[in-house]
This record gives sequence, C-alpha cells and structure tokens, in this order.
Amino acid sequence: MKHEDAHQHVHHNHNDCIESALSTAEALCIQQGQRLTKVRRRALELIWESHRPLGAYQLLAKLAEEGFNSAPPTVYRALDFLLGAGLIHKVESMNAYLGCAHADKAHKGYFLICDECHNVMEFDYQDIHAALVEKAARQGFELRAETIELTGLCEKCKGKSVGASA
Amino acid sequence: MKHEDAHQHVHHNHNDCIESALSTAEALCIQQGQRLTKVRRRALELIWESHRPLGAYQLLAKLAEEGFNSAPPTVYRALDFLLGAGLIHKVESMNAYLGCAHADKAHKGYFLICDECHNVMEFDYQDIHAALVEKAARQGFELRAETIELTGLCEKCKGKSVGASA
DNA sequence: GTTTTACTTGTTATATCATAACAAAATTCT
DNA sequence: AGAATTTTGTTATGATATAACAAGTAAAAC
Ligand SMILES: [Zn+2]
Ligand SMILES: [Zn+2]
Ligand SMILES: [Zn+2]
Ligand SMILES: [Zn+2]
Repeated sequence: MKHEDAHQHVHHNHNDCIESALSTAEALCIQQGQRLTKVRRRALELIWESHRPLGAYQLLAKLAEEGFNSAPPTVYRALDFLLGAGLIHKVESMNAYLGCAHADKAHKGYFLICDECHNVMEFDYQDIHAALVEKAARQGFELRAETIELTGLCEKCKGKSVGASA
Repeated sequence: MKHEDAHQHVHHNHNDCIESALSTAEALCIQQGQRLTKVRRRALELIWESHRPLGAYQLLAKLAEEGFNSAPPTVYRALDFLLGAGLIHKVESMNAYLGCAHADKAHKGYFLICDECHNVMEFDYQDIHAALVEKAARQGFELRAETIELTGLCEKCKGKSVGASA
C-alpha cells in the first residue's frame, strides 16, 4: 500500500474510500442499466487512488501503463461516462477530475481547493444551493447546474505560511 | 452601429456599456500606475463589443484583423493584464472572457450562463459570498477566490423551449 | 444458438486552449 | 542621452479535448 496521499486534511483509511466508491459505483450502474466496463472501472479507481483531482492525460498515462489503449479518446470516454453517472466531478478551474463520495445522492459538487497543497475538499451546502436557485429564479433563470469552486488556503497550509512570521 | 447583440436579456444601449467600461478602465489604470496600451485597450473593447464571453483565440482573430500581431502570446498577455486589473473575468467552465461592469469595486464574478443562447449575466450576491466565507472558515479554510458559475436556461430561452408543449 | 442490434473500443487526425523562452522595441527614470 | 523597466514580437511547444470512422463485443430478439 503506497501512501503518497497521507497528508490529507483528515486522516483516514483511503482504501476504504476507494472500496466504498467502487461498490457504490457498481450498484449505481447496475441500477441504471449502465455498464461499468474494465477501463471505466479502472479509471474510477485510479481517480480515487490519487485522492486529489487528476488531469485527463495523467489518468491516460496511468491507464496506458496498465495496458489500456493510450489514445486520448480512451480516457475522455471513460471520464464522460463517469461524469454522466455522477461518479466523478470535473473541477473546471483545474481541468481535473475528482471522485465523488456521494454519488448515490444527486447533488452538485462544491469544492474547497487549496492553492498550496492542491488538495480538494468537497463540501455540501444545501443552504447555498437553495439560495442560488431562488436568486436565479428571481431573475427568470432556471438553474440546472452549479460550478462552485473556492480557492484559498486549507487549515494545514494556512498554519505553515503564517506560522513563522506571526 | 452593428447590433448583433440586440438579443440581450435586458435591452440597453450597449455602446454606453462599452464607453463606461473603457473610461472606468482608463481611470483605474492611471490610478494604479498601469498602462492601458493600444492592444490592451482594443482587447477590452472587443470583449465588450461581444457582450458575451469571448474565447482567447476568437479575440486574437479580431485583433489580428485589425493589424495587431497574430501570435497567441499577444492575446494572452492582454488577457492577463485585464484579468489582473479586474477589468474582465474568466468564465472557467467556458474558457472564455467577459467584461466586468463593476471593475471599480473589488469583487468576485458570479455568473448565470444560459445553456441555450450562451448569454452570461453577472450577478452580485453579497449574502452568498458571506455565507461561503463563513462556511469555509468553519472548516479552517481561508477563502481567497471564488468561481461561481451557474448554468441553466435564461428567461427568454426557458420560454422558447417550454412554450410550445405546455 | 445464430442473427440482429446496440453499445463499446481502437485508431488516426485535428481542434482548441495556453505557456516557455528569448530577442527587439518602446517607455520611463535618472 | 544612457540605464533600467516594461511591453511587444517571434518561434516553438505544451496541455486539453473532440471528430470521424472502423472494428470488436455484449445484449436482445428471434
Ligand atoms: Zn460529489
Ligand atoms: Zn493546503
Ligand atoms: Zn465583475
Ligand atoms: Zn438563453
């Protein structure tokens, strides 16, 4: 078990994350009559193993190492599938993809992205969602999707960069 | 006066938008000791003339038509300058750039993006901003920048796509 | 269980978005 | 004018994403 991601905000057994995500994924796909093929499944695992947003070509390289086809459509098809199934999110401001830990509950991904360590936390904020829907509606706008990406400093990095001077 | 943007959500004299944006830009640049050079100024005008987000290479083509250099760095430098000065925003989910009508007030751009007509409305929502800052802080996160991009159907397009069937 | 159908993958090429690196020119400061 | 700073020109390349069509595979129909 390699553990290059041990510097997470909250320490946890990341293997559990992955296993849980994968079983959810399988259940969801069966339920929806979708096929979680080898390459799709492996793509999802690799995204989870990184535990921070992974670029399409980074993912493609990992897949290629394992014998999958190495042309871009391979990875973009897998990503499209996983996005469509709600199993991952795209972080628009990073052009990168992140596993969703709550794929079973339909929702939008709200992210806190650390400028320093590039860790990304997904957070749920029903209040904000409701407020946005209402605000949009007041302008005659029917809200369908939200991209909420907040950048700054996570707790750990905030400590590091400020600690010495203060 | 060409008026390919007459199908705005709210009709208005768009020339006023542009003039107002340009004078604000000039004032701001002088105030900050920045130089609004020819290419930067013209880039800003062209972004405003489109009145919806413009891709970097679309803008580059327009600049090239007018005799400016046609290599990518030309446009990306202008965009970097304008972004840095707060005169435009980048819409991350579209990889496109939009003039800011309130460049004088430091703020983050929140956008309503229509899936149909691709018009983009910037909206200000201090409540949401405050809630996000507080929510982030509660997780130990120091918020620096926000990407808030909401997609859906604007009032006009909502009418079009639903009207006939209902 | 073979045919038909729908879906998935392979393959090649290309489109789109963005930056690195260094040289030349213009502007500002002294 | 001369030096320092900033801006622009130029060439090359990196990074992200899709189009188009052929081949293969799995599911459904018969
Ligand atoms: Zn999620
Ligand atoms: Zn951090
Ligand atoms: Zn703005
Ligand atoms: Zn619309």
